[in-house]
Amino acid sequence: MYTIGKLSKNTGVTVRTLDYYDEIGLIKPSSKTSGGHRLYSEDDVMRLERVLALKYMGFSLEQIKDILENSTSNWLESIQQQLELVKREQERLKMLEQALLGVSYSIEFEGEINWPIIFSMIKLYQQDPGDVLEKYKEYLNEDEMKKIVDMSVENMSEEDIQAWLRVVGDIRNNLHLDPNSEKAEQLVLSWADQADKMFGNDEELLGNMWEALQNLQEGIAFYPMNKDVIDFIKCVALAKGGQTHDS
Amino acid sequence: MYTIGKLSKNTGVTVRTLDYYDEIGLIKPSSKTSGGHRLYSEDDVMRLERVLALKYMGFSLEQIKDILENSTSNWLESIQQQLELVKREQERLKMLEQALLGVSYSIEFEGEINWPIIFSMIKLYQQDPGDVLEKYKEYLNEDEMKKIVDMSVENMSEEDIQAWLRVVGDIRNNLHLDPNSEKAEQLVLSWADQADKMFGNDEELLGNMWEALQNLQEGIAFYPMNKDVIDFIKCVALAKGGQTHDS
DNA sequence: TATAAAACAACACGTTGCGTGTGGTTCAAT
DNA sequence: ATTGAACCACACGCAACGTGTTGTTTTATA
Repeated sequence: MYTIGKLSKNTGVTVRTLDYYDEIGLIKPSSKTSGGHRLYSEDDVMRLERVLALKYMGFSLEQIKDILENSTSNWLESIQQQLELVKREQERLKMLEQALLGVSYSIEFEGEINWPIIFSMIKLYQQDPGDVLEKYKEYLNEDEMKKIVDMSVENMSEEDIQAWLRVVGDIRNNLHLDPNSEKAEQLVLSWADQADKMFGNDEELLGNMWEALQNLQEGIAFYPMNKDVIDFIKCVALAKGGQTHDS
Repeated sequence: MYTIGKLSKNTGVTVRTLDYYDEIGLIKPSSKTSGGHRLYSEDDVMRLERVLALKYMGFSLEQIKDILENSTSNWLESIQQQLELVKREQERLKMLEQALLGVSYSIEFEGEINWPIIFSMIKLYQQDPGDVLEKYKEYLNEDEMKKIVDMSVENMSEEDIQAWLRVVGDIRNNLHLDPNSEKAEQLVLSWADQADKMFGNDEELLGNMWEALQNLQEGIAFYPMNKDVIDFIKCVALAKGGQTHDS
């Protein structure tokens, strides 16, 4: 027989919690002293342990009461419902993590809060990515849209993301460079390399994407490229001679 | 200028929620009619959108108020704290999923609730797995313990889990068979194959594990093997002749 | 055995982010 | 001018306790 304090110490559950479980009829002490102090038996301890196990599994106290009371209740079903719930929650968190990562990248790059980009990020991972890429429909066909969606942060390797952020970031930090300079050319070449690597040899896609970027100049696809970067790349390409291999 | 109802319809946020946001000073309408009806400006709508974005990212309304009010607040830090939080929560859910899976398997196999097994499952994924395998310390050395922990459900392939559950389950469902029968021998052979596959060719580990199982007869490691299964395997092995290749 | 200290019971209020009313007021359309 | 819809303000409720407060019982010490 344990007093509520001893039980609390043994199980790590606070007295208030045991108080509450008594109050809602989840764990009622099987006896009391003449003075009214609660005494918990070994059976009560067992019940508490079961309650804690079920709580860990994510059931509500109401559900736990139901499960422990109704021996007719279908355990397997309850567990598997929880499993489904946990899986869905994991999916949600994965999306959330990607969105947060995206926002984090965006803040690092912009140096300030770019709300439209943040909204796009969230939408992108929240529901229909097609919605976010709406604006590109004019320039890209179905297949190309799909390809880009599949290629979004979600499915790119961490290295590719880093590399892409780096090459674009390098350009953004050096927009003041003379388009004729050696350095500028090198930056653009690095960028072209990475673009090639990521978009493969699909010249048509690259072309359409380039056109879309030139006209829309900002957006979630190909983030963090923006108008300035595009203009810079164009300038450098032009400076290098009429023959541009980018557009 | 939107009335609260229009704003609600446009954004999908309930009137009560906007009510609440007004109440806690998160989004105060920038003007009111002479009669006291709230009127929301475009700026208010923008603020609402930001609030929703931050809410999606998992911040509390209190934090959101802070973030939006104090432009001095460190965005990057906030976001990355959230990221950490989300990652930790994902870890927790992974563990929880494994525990639930384990419990699910256990119910399917026992046909009833085996609380000790459930407790073991939870402990196994909750903290120190060494604790759960305490009893085996007598029979297995450090390296072997580590090997088994690494091999627990968490890191086994889904196929191996299924196969293991199947071969052991097959035996549990056929404990009534004559140990001399063809079927019995086949069952035990299948079991031995899978055991070999999973524990490699580490004969010593297999031997010690077998000894531990014989003496402890129940537990979380090698679940769902139990006393009955072990006895059956021993019987069949003996029936086949003095030469057992299992022990 | 008397008394002080510790533990306990019972009650109440606070927390988060709203849902769900209720009664009275204001707006928009007829 | 009237009526129905929209609106405001207020209040209670939820889950699972945390954090007191006051008064009683138990336990330890003198």
